[in-house]
Amino acid sequence: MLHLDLDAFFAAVEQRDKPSLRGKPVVVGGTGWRGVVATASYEARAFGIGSAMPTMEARRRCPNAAFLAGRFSAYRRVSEQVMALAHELSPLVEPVSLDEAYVDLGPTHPGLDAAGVSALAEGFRARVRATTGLTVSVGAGPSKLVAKIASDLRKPDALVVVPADEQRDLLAPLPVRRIPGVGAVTGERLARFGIRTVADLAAADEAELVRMFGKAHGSGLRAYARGIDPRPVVPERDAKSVSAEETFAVDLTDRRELVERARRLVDRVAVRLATGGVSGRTVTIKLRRYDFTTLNRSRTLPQPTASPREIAQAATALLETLDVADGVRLLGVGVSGLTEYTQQDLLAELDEPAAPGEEPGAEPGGAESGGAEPGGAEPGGAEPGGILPQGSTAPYGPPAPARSGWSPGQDVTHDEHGPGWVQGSGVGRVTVRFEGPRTPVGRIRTFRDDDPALHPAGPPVW
DNA sequence: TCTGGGGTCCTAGGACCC
DNA sequence: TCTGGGGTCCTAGGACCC
Repeated sequence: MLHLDLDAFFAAVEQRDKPSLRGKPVVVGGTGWRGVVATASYEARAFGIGSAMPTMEARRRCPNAAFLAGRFSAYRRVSEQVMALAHELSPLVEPVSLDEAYVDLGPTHPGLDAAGVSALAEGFRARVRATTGLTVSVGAGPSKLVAKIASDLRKPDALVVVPADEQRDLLAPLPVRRIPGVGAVTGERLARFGIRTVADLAAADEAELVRMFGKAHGSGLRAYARGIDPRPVVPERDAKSVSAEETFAVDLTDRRELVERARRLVDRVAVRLATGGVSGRTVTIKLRRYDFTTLNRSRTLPQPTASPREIAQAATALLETLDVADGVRLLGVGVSGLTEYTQQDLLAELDEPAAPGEEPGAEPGGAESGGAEPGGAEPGGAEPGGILPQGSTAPYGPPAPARSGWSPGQDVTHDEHGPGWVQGSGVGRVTVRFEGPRTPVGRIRTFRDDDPALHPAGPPVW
C-alpha cells in the first residue's frame, strides 16, 4: 500500500508558477479578517505558521510573507496529473483530497519486496517531479495506516518504506495523535488516562476504551495501535452530501439579509447537484452564532430534489425556526441523501416555473456571482457590501476588501504587458507582477482596478 | 491565536412499525 | 391493558480529516 502526499501543495504550486515567490514564505488561505491558513510553504513554517492558524496570526508572525487566496483550478489541474501518474502504478487509486491518495499495489504487483517497492515509488516520484515540477512524499507499508504514517515521517520530498516486520517498532513509540482519528479531543482524553504513545494504546483495556469512546471508535483505535487496519482502497466513492457555507466578514443579525445569503448558497449547491447528476431528500442548514456555537437543522422531503426553489424553500423554513438576533457568523446549506438524477426529476424541473425574484431559467448552470470558478478564487470571500474598516487602522490588517474582485495571487493578463498575477489590491488600485512559471522574476506595475486592459486569466501552463 | 470550507463517520434518542 | 423486542428512519450534535 502506498500513500502519496504532495508537499505543501497549494503553496508549492504558487511558488512554481510565481518565480518571485520561490524560496520565500508563502501562505495560501483566507485572506480576510476571519480567514485561516490552508497551506504554508516550508519557509513560512519556519515562522511558526501552520494549517488552520488564523491568517491574522500568520500575518503577525511573518508580515512579509506572500498571502494568497488560492487558485483552485490550477491545483485541480496538477492533482489530476498526479492521479493519472498514480493510475499507471495500479487501477486501485483512492484520492483522499487534491493532494493525497492511497494506491494498492497488491493486485498489479504481487509479491513485491521492499527493494521493489522502493524502485517503483522512486520512479513515480521522479515522474511527478518531471511532469508537474512538484515534490511528493510517499509512504509504503502493509496497510493504509502504516503507509500514511510513513509518508509523513521524513517530509518533504521523501520516500519511506516500512516492511511488515518493522511496523511494530515504528508504531510503538509514536504519540497517539499520529494515529488518524485521534484528534485534539481524543488525544486529551487519552492523556488523562496516561495513554500517550501508540504502545500505551495497544496495551489499554478494550472494554475501557469502548466505554470512553464508543463502540466503533474504541475498538478501532486499539486495533490501529496494534497495526491492524483492514481498510481496503476504494477507488471511487459516491458523494453522500453537497453543501456550501460562508463565514461573513461581519456577524449578521438581519433575517432578510440571511435569507438572501441562504439563496445564494442554495444556488451554488444546486449547480453542483446538477453537474453531479444527483438530487437529495434531506436539506440541512448550518448556523454558527457570534459565540461560535453551531446549530444544524434538517428536514427530509418526501421526494429527492435538485431544484433551487425547493431547496431554498426548505432552507428558509428551517432558518425561521432559529433565533438570529445575537448575530450569525456563518451560514451553510447542504443536501444529503443523494440519489442519481432520474429522467422524471429532470422533466419536472424543466417544467418548473421560475419563482418570483429568481432569474428565469436560472436552473443549474446559471451560476451567478460572476466568478469563473465558483467559490474557488476567493475563499473567505470579498464582502461586496462589507462595512470593513478601510485601509490601515490595524497594525497587521489585511488589504482593503477588493471591491473590484481582484484577489491576491489571481492570474491576469494585460493587453500591453501580457500575463501576470495580482500581488495586491485596494483603494482603487491593483498591483500586478508580470511573470510566469518559465520566466525570470518579473516587474511590478500598478493600475486602476477598473483598467479595461486588465483581464482575469486562466492558470498558466507550466 | 478569536478560530475556513468541504466533507465523512458515529452516537443517541424518539417515532413508528410489526 | 402498566407493558416486549427488534428494526428502520429521522434529527441533532460532535469528532475528525484535508
